[in-house]
Amino acid sequence: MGTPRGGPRGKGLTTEIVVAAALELIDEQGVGAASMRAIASRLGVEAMSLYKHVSTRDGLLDAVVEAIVAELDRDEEVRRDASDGWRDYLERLARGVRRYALAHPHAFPLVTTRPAEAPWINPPLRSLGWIESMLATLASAGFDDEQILFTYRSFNSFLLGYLLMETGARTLRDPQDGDGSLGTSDEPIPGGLTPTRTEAEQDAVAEAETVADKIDPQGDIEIADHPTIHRLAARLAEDRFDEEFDRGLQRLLDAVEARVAHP
Amino acid sequence: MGTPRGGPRGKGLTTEIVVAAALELIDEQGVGAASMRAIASRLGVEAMSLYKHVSTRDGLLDAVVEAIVAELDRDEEVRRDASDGWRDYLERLARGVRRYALAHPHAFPLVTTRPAEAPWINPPLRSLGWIESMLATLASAGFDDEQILFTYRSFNSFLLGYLLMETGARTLRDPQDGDGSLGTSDEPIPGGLTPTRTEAEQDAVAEAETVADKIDPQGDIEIADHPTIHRLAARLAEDRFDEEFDRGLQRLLDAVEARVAHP
DNA sequence: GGGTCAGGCTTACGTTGTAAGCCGCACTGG
DNA sequence: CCAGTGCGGCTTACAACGTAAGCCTGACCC
Repeated sequence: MGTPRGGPRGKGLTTEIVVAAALELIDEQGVGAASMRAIASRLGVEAMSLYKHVSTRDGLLDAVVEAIVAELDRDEEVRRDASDGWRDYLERLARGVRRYALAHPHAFPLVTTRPAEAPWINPPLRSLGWIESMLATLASAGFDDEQILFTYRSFNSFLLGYLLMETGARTLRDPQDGDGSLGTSDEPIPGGLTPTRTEAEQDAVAEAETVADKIDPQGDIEIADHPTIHRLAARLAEDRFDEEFDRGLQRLLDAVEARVAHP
Repeated sequence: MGTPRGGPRGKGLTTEIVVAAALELIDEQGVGAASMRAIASRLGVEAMSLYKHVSTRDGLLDAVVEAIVAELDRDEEVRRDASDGWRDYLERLARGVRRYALAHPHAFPLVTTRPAEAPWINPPLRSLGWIESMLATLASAGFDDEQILFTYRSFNSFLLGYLLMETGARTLRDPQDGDGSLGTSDEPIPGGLTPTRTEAEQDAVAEAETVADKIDPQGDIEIADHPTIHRLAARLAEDRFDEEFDRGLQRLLDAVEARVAHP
C-alpha cells in the first residue's frame, strides 16, 4: 500500500541497478567474477546491501538472464508487429536473439543452462511474454497446433545450438592456464611430431590425456594423430558465422514452410 | 589383504576413480553438489587427497567432461566402422551422443559450456579423436572441404541445441520456496506484445518480475496474459523428444545430402 | 637396512554466500 | 512541530568452499 508518493524518494540502489552491475561484471570478466562482494564494491556499497534488493545470488543470476532476454523488448527491429507474415516475424525474432547473445557472450551460457520452471519453457526464448507472442503469431498465421509446436521447438533448438556454438567459439579458455600443474611444458612442443614426453616427469599429476596436452600454446595440433584436422585447420578457423547463421535460419524456415504446406 | 599387491604399486585412489565419483555426484545432485570435500567423503578420504590425482577442481570438471564424451569410445553401436556410408556413420554418432547426454542430464550443460582450447573444438564432440574421425570419414566419403566444414558445424549445432533443450526439460528447477522478495516492486509490468514501454529513464536494464511470479507452484500459468500458451499447455507438455530427434536428424542429413549433391 | 617417494592426512588461509541485527534518515500522521 | 515508522544502508559472524604447505607411513628397490 505504502506507495512512494510526491517527489519520488531519492533512492540509491534499485534491483535494476544491481542487476545491471552484475551483468556488466559478467560481460567483462565472466560469471565467476560476479561475486556479491564484487558487484557491491562496483556500486560503492557493502555486499549485504544487495540483499535488500535481490533475494539470493541465484535469484540475481536469474534476474540477469531475464534482463538479457528482455533486451528483445527494446529491440525495435524485433518489436515491429507481425503484419509482414510469420516468416518475417520469425526471422526478425531470430536475429534479435542472436543480437543479444553476441552482446553478452559470457552470459549466454547462463541463459541456456539455468533451470526453467516448466519443461516447455526453454532458452533462448525464456520469457512467457515472448513465448506467448510467438505461439500466438503462428496461430493467427493459420498454423494448426501441431505445426505451432513443431515450429516452436525447432526454432528454439536451432537458436540454442547455433548461438551456443558461436558464443562458445568466441569465449575460449583463458590461455593463462600455463599454470604449472597441468601443462608444465615450458618448452613448446617441438614442431616435432613425436609426442616424446621426455622428462616432464616432474608433473606429479599424471593426468590422463587431456585435450590440452595435445594442443600447444600456439594452438597447433599434433599432426600425426590428426591429419585431417591438420589439413583443414585453416578452414576450421575461418569465421563464417554470419552467413552460416543466415543459411541455417533459412533452411529452418523452409522446413517449417514445407511442414505447413503438406498435411 | 587390504592392500592389493602384485606387479606395480598397489594403489588405492586413481584419477579415474576420482573422476567417476565426481560424475556420480553430479548425476545425482547436480554440479554444485560436487565439491572437493563431498567427492572425497564419498570415497572415504580427505579432500586434500584428491589433489594427488587432479590438479584443481576445474581440471577435475574438465576430466569429467572428457570422461563423458569418452563414453562414445565404449559405445559399440557408434564404434562400428564407417563402411556403411557417411549417413549411417553420422546417424550412429548422433544417437551415441544423445545416449550419453541423456545418461547425464545434469552434467550435459558442463559439456556444452566449458570453454574449449580452440574455436573449432566444440561440443558435443569435444575430443580431437572424434573430430578427426568425423572429418576423415566425410573426406573419404568424397566430401570436399567446404562440404566437410558445413556438415561438421551443422551437425554440432543441431546436437547441441536439441540435446540441451531435451536435457534442460528433464532437469528443472527445484520447486522450493515462492520467494517473492525479488518482487518488491509495486508496479505490475505489462508483458507480452505491444509492450507500450514508456520511455525508460536512463539505460535501466530491465524490469523485475520473474517468470516464477507468473507460474504458481502447480505449474499453472496465468491464463489472462497468455491465452495461447494456456490453450496449448497440454501439447507443450507432451514428450515428443524421441521422434522429434529422429525427424530433426533426418532433416539435417537430408540437407547435407543436398549440399553434397549440388555444387 | 636404509633411502626414496607415492599417496594418504592435518592444518591453515583467504574467499565465498548469507543469517542476524543495528542504526540513521526521510517521510508520515497527529 | 514532534513522535513514530520502516526503508535501506552497514557491521558482525559463520559455515562451506578451493587449495597451499607440509607431515607421516609404509611399500618398494638396492
